[in-house]
Amino acid sequence: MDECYSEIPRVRRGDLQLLPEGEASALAAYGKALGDPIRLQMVRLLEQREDLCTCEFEELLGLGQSKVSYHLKVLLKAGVVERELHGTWSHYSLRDPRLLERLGLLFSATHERNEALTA
Amino acid sequence: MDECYSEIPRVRRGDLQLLPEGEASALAAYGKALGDPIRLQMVRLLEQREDLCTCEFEELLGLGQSKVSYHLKVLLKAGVVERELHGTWSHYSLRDPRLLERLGLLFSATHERNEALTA
DNA sequence: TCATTTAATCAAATTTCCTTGATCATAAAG
DNA sequence: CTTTATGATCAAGGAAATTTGATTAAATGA
Repeated sequence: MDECYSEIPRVRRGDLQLLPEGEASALAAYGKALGDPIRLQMVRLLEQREDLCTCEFEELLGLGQSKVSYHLKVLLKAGVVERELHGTWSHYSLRDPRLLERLGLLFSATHERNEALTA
Repeated sequence: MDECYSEIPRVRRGDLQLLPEGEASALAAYGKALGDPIRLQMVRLLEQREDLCTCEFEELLGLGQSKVSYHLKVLLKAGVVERELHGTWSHYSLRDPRLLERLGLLFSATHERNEALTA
């Protein structure tokens, strides 16, 4: 009495397409960089200023210098932010000023429907 | 001789807005779920079928049952997929069928510019 | 030159995530 | 009832990410 799914598995290896290996890991690296609350807050702050330096993140987030440097480096390596050096200061800015907006869309495209269902 | 940035820090704690705590961690969980190549491949596969069951992922990705279950659970908890039970089978489907498309946009909005610069 | 500021890096400790093989639970079929 | 199939969960180990405090390097200013 399995009306719909009598032929399981319905697919075999190779029947469906996969992401090219390089694309999968590049996307994953990007997702990982955005998968942390501290780094998302950094992005949120950068939305509101042209750029911010390390010590300003320390002040705004109430975090130690070493931790801030660590997370900025993660964002930098993932290509989320870029860095400009001014004397002893490092100034960070967003590569895509609309990043968080787009990420929010991604998220709510999934979760709005959810709320509609549970409401 | 610091022409532009003579007043550092230019901001104080509270001057700029942060994401609400809950929003930051929900978004982070979402990003984290997408920050893994295996899970991205699962999403890629689900783009091509209405739904897939655990053993089909095993077949299509060449992975063991326990590993597949683990990653599906991560996707489920993050709200990326939903699950329907049919007898002894679990069928998983995407909550947002355009997820990967949107994620690609997010990614390339940052990196296209990059390529343009380095080209 | 010497002291100070900014911030990157390092090493160690911790925590979180992922993998693996085994076990458990449930549903279907004989 | 017993057997088989699907798949969730558990526990242990390993790997990777994060935190913390200390050190280092470079630029500035007295």
